Amino acid sequence: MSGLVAFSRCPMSERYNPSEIEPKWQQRWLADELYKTEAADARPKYYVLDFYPYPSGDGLSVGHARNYVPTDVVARFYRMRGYNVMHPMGFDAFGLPTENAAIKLKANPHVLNEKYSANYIRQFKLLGLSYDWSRVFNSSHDSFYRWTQWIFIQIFNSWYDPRLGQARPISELETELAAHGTGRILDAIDAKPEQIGAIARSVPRIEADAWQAKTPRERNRFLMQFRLAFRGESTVNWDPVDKVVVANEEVDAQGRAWRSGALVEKKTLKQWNFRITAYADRLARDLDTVNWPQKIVTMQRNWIGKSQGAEVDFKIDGDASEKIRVYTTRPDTLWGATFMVLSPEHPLVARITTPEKRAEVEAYVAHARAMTDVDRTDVSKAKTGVFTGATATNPVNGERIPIWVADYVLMSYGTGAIMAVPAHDQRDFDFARKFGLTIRMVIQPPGVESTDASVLTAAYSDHGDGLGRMVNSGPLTGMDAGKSIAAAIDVIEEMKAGQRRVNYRIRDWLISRQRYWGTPIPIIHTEDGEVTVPESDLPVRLPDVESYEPTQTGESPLVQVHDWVNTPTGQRETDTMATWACSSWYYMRFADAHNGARVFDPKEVNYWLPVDMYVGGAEHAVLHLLYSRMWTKVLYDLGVVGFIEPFKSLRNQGMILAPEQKEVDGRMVYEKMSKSKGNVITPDEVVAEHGADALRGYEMFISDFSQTVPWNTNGVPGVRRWLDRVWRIVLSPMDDRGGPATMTTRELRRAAHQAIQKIEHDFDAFAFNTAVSSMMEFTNTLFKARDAGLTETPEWAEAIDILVRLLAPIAPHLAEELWERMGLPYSIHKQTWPKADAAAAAEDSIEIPVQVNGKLRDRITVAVGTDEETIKTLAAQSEGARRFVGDKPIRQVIYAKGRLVNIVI
RNA sequence: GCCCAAGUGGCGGAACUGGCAGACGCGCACGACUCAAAAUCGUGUUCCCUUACGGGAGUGUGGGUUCGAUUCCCACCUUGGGCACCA
Repeated sequence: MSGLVAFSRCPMSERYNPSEIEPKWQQRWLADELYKTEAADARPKYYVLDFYPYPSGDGLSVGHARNYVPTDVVARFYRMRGYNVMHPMGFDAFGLPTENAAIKLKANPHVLNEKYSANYIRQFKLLGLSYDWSRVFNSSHDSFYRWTQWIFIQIFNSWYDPRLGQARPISELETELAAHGTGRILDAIDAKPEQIGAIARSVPRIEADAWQAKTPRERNRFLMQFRLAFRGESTVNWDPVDKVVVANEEVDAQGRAWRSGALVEKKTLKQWNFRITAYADRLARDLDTVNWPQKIVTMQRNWIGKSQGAEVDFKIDGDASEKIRVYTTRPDTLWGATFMVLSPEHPLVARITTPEKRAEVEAYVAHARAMTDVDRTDVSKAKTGVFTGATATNPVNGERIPIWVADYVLMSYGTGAIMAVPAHDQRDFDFARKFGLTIRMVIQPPGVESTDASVLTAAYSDHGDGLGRMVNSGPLTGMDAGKSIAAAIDVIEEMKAGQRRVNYRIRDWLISRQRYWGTPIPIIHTEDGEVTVPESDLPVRLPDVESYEPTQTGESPLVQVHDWVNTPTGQRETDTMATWACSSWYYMRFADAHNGARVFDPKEVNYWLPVDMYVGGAEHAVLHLLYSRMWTKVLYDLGVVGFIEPFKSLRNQGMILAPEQKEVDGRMVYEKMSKSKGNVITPDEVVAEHGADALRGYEMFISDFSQTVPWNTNGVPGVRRWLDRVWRIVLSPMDDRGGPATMTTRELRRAAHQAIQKIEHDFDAFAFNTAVSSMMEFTNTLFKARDAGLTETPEWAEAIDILVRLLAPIAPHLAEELWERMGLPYSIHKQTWPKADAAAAAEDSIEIPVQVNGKLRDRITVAVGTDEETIKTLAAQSEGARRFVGDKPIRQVIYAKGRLVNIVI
């Protein structure tokens, strides 16, 4: 009975119930196509994109939402600010995770993929994400991959002209070869050494008649050395767990494969590659034009690894027909080269080794071959090597120097041979010490009197800072080390002993995979060699197969589908493309997602691209993000697109770890969320309990966007409480009154307009956590304003209007519901962002801390615009200051404008 | 080994360009409401001394520059990431 009395006396307002309002609005938005991208108009465009996910059977965790919620907030924020926004989503559906799941579950990957991506879409909708679903696609559907194949064909039919520094149709190369042979192209590379990767290094100098004499098969083979997509034999990384080759970019420093974690093995196989080395220079250079995290830019620069130096030829004593060519970044130290080292794989090793050394050298080479790459390149291991018995002549001083073989020289970098300068290279120094070889100083370090290498306890390298003076170096002697490199190249070129060269660490990008679940490579092996499938026959569809298991021979399961493999003109290529191919252009397809007649309408792609804001994990630093840049540049060169970089701005979100610490190797650590560890928190469970808006709010509030952070299960309820307060202060401000408070309408208005300024600034800076906290502060201010009795004022109405608009990007469902209940027309998400009134936001008075000798002793409040002298006087008179100054003389009074006063005694 | 980032209360974190350290939230404590609980509202919450007023210390460690340092400089420690015989 008492309960009844209480009820009638104090009617409860309807409570905030996200599970009721969220599905309601989600359905309405979807039915109205509220977030459908509009056609180009007078507004500026904004393309905000997430790294498109591969749909896994585990679905999304709250960690994944860390990516998708902020981009959604940005998309909504830009819409309200009057931009024409494209915010799409699709699926990177091909690839090993789905295929491995299919093998394990004995299911069809097509079926799994549809099921998994449907679940992702359900979860995305659950989070209230404002994707334009009319543009969704799946990279494993032939409506998409036929265009991946089309681009492959364009790249296959292109070569890189070092004279223009860009890709051209291969037909134009054929014309040139018929008229001039390879001479002009090779000359161009000599003249522009940074173009070293434009064509294969194996291309010989041939005349036009030699080209004309070639059979079609020979010509095709020859052209493979130029094509930007080419099949070639090379040493590749074989992943024994996934039974597939992987790209260099997919192997970490420990030699482990990116996905499976298996130690890769080296195999020499014929594989499909993209000639990304042709673009090395542009890929490095154009990094200056993007707004990306410095870390990612640095990683790409390091991966490309451009270095400048010279190639120098050394004559082999007693063998006039062969020379050893070395690459060095320090040609100025050539006078200090006291021996040479060949890589064990170097083709000249067998030829130059003297009979008495043959057995020893062969044993060493065999031993080196047997070692794993990881063991071989272990920097902590002592240097090993053997003398070949042969000597070479140092071209600049005519000295005879011994030629050694050692595994610290890699065949895969430079020329596979080095001139060893032990005095100025630590590796050579270690080697010379161990084997008693001559060490000669050619750079005299600053502060060292002697010019004899016996004073050196380690190699001296000036690291390009130019400290030191050249000694024992013929014409270079006496020169500053800083100027010596260019001078040395001049000397070497004049002597015709070598020339300026550029080298890159990056290697060609291996794209073929011996797997079923990928885009078929549109190539047929004919009598005349590899030819592309005619564009009119695209797509080359993936046939159905009985078994998805990789074969024991390391071939794709597709080899067993004879009907598919055999065509009237030849056999189909059975390798498929790695998913990097799909992701290298998907962001362009969104501009014209369902075009069946062409890859996309250039008008659409050039309007929407480049992506204005691209958000995803940092683990793709040199994978997807490098590959995409290359494809963009190829398509630019071929006139397909009109931009040179695909992603204007890039941001990496931090990871979310499991909430509970676990003991691992004796330490307490937060682990990654993973199904196998059983510590995954799903958005589904959080939304069911607290609603999507609270989850979204917490995803933003949890930490700085880029920081890795453990999930806190108390975090979402905290945000939920805030949303509850918003609900009550907007709809029933007179409930739950607090204590008495004072606030003027001017102060309320100031708080509202300061909130606009702050939140706008924070969104632009990706500082979502402080944006949320500013909204919480503004909400707290409204409660205080309510207690001060301002709810009937126009300023109150304005403040509430501003609050709901500010809230719309973060809590779209709650904002929509409040907007409707306020009697305003649908939809809040079609409203404009509130405009801050600078005058309203301005402070009337400021509080200035007063320090004595740097310690806070008091505060004074002065009107804005009070002059410096008055402030200093007021500060000196303040009670706190007087207590500490006493009658001691004031030495100095410092006033930092509007900041603080410091009295020094 | 080299390069980069970070280190702030019990916890996540905030602090524009060298100027009030700890915003906001969580947690905790106390109080109001209630028969009671939940919810809500209010107050407090870096540590130490003090009933209080107030004072002292304090942003990984040690030093430096400065009237003033979480912020700049030097050395070191720890954690995370990247690279690793690239000639």
